[in-house]
Amino acid sequence: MTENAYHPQSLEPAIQERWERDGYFHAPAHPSGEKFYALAMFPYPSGQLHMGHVRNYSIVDAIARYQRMRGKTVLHPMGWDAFGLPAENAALKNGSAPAAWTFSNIEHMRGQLKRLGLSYDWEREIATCTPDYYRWEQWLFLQLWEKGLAYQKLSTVNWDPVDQTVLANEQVVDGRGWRSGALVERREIRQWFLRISAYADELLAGLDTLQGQWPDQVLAMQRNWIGRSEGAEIHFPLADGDDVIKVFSTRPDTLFGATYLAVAAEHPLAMKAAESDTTVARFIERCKHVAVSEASMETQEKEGVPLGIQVRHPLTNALLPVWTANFVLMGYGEGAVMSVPAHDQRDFEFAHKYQLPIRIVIQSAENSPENPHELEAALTAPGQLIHSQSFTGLDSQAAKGAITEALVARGLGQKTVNYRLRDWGISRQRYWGNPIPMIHCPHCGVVPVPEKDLPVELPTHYQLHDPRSPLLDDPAFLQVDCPQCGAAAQRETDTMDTFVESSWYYARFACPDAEQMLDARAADWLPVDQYVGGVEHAVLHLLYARFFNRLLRDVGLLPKDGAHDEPFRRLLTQGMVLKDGSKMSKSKGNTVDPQAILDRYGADTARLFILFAAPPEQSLEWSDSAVEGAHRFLQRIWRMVQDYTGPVPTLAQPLGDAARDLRRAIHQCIERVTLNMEDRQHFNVVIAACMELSNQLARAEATPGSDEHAVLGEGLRTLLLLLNPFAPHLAEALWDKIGDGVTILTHPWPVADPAALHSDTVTLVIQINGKLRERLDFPIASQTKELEASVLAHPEMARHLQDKTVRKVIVVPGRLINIVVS
RNA sequence: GCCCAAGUGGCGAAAUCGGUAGACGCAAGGGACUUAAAAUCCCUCGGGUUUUCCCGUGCCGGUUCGAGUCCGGCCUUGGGCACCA
Repeated sequence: MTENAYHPQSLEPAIQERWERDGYFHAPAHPSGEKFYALAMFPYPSGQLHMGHVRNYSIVDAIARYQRMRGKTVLHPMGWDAFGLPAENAALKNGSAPAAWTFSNIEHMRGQLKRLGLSYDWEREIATCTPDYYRWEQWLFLQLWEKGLAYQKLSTVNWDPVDQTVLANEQVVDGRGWRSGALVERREIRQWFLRISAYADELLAGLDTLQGQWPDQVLAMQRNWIGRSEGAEIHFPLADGDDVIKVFSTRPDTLFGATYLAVAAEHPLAMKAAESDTTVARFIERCKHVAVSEASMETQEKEGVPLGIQVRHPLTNALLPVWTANFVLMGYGEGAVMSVPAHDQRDFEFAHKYQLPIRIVIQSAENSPENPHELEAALTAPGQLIHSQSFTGLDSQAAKGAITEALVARGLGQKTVNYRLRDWGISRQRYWGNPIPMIHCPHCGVVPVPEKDLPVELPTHYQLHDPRSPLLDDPAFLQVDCPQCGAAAQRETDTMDTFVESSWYYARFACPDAEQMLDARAADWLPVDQYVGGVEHAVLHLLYARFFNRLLRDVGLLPKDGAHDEPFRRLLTQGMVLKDGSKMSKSKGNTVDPQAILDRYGADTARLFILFAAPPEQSLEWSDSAVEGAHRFLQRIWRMVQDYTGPVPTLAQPLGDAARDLRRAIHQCIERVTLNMEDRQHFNVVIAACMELSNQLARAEATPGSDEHAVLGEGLRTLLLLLNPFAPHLAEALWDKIGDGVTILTHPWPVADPAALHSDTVTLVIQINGKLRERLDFPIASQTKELEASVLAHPEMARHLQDKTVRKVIVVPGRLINIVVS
């Protein structure tokens, strides 16, 4: 073993020490020149880094380091999504306090991240479970309460009757509590909600501005989740009394085909009917029961019972019966639908089952039976209206507008838009989370904690014995004087969903020490230029963060200039890390511990492999031998640079042929790498191009003093610059030897020299009828006509062309010539 | 059922606009060096033929001088949503 062999285990910590000492990764308070904010979705401090983390952070670090070399002022922070259930579970399992457990995990994982050599500005580190962070979230909650964007309503939870606690969905296993094994009950309790629905339209429209910057898949998922549908609200007056039943329909053109109404089991009219009708009461009871087991929901048969009441059709005044049915959702629209069996498949099936009338009112080209008994399925296509009074003859599109207008004229309806998106329930009946800053007073009702009393600190001294929140039993936390009347009152004990913390942390990173939620630094650094994380957050986290960014704007913390509406300009969703074809997980026992890879090969090998094995958005198959391959490549680079003797010479002009070809390869590599760093971010191709170049450099006949030796020097330096984002420790150590004395971290990214790319000749592929036959060289400046003539006259072509008639010659400049013969 | 991706060697994958299919790497086989091994270096590596062609990018058609790439129709896999009126 020679003293200058490649030893990442000692080399990497030494380089990391240098980076830390020189403070290269500290971002200034305000960016100077062009800024670039690179961010990975921050981790939950579970205790150990896994390969998914390594992949995520290697991608972002490569981008951050690349952007620094492009001369940008880079912000690249890291923090901890530190509230949440696992800390409570761990506390119950081994008696640790959630806070202590969390902070010790953070300690360990921070060490692992540092060992990976990720270029974070550690001075901006945030842990969301510290009062310095969550107090601002409480502050924002008070602003939202003022604006009516935070409110309380009844909502269903899973209740464990043995442990006397609310369970999260993932704590319910086969309908039973995960710990007690007791059958879970559903309970309605008052919970806190944020009115994200008020931003539905804006969140939907904002997606258009992200087109091309976010994966189409994520945009599509968010669009579906918001689920906007246009239609009409239609009022059906009750036959007895003054009341109306409101329904929502996307097909007001089929209004004359409505033959009955159906309301949800929880609908007030159904509840009222149940008081005097035992059949209805029993049906409602059964609906509640079935809803408990979610599996049966999917296969559930469509069922219903008549309520014994009638409504009048808003345009014909015909009497229609009202049913309650198990497929009508109380939470969507008005909890009631008009049923048009002829033109809606679900209504069709229901009408058949209960012998309800079917009226055909739309005729379409493909299918136009006039007799309802001929129908085998609902006619859902748009078409021309029939049997629809004065609207007969209109097409569906026109009829939607005309019928809606007629309803408006009678005061029995209006054009309206409905969303699938529901308001965000943020209440958690858990201990380890951010306390909701509200007080319940027996006289004043719900009263906000005064701003001066923030933060409501979460006590951290409890020893947990069962899953019940200790806040419920702690008078020191619970008892408080009402801020309004001074009477004895109680604190809210619900804490916030941890998605709330992750909805604004990216903004806090810009000003982690601000004495308000955000200060002017946030506007300077936002939006995040490149965000990277798992596709599992495609909807919830990414939608909530988009919502919160607009809330921050609307309480005046971010500019209303249009440029700060969206939090994340560009999004990359990285694929999973697989082993033996399935996701790495402890339960499957197929995990690879990043620590073991670091110990054995070092951070550069781990990072290089994980970026080389697949494009970042695709899933990645772990391969021990491919890791070896990545390590071999780094060793080869190490040796090539060590073997490069003498100072790097300057290039002689003009160069010999071999040196010129080598230099062209170097600059073609720069072009190819740069393109992939910017546009497609296919780092696997970038690394492949570097490997290709290293192979070419290794083959060079470079005796010291020759042209090629000088070009080899240029090639090796270029290679180190191109590899720096992926193997930064090795690149820096070797740069010490053959670089220019200035740190490689901020060295300008190489630019391809047009003179080096130039060639006097071009090799064209010659095809006959589209099939490859020859490769021939031609002068670079040849005109199409000249090329055509010289290829047909070329001696190599004679045997391909004999006994053939040339019909056509296609010349694609710089690429190929296709000779069409017969 | 609806929406969105993706199907290329033994394996991971390349191939900006329609223009040389399989770059780069892994595995495998052969060779050099070595007492030997490791390491390193060189050669081969889609299939069929054996000296020049034929076939080949999930399947069937189409457009084109030319299709992995575009169009139509299927099949398979993965992901999302799912009684949304």
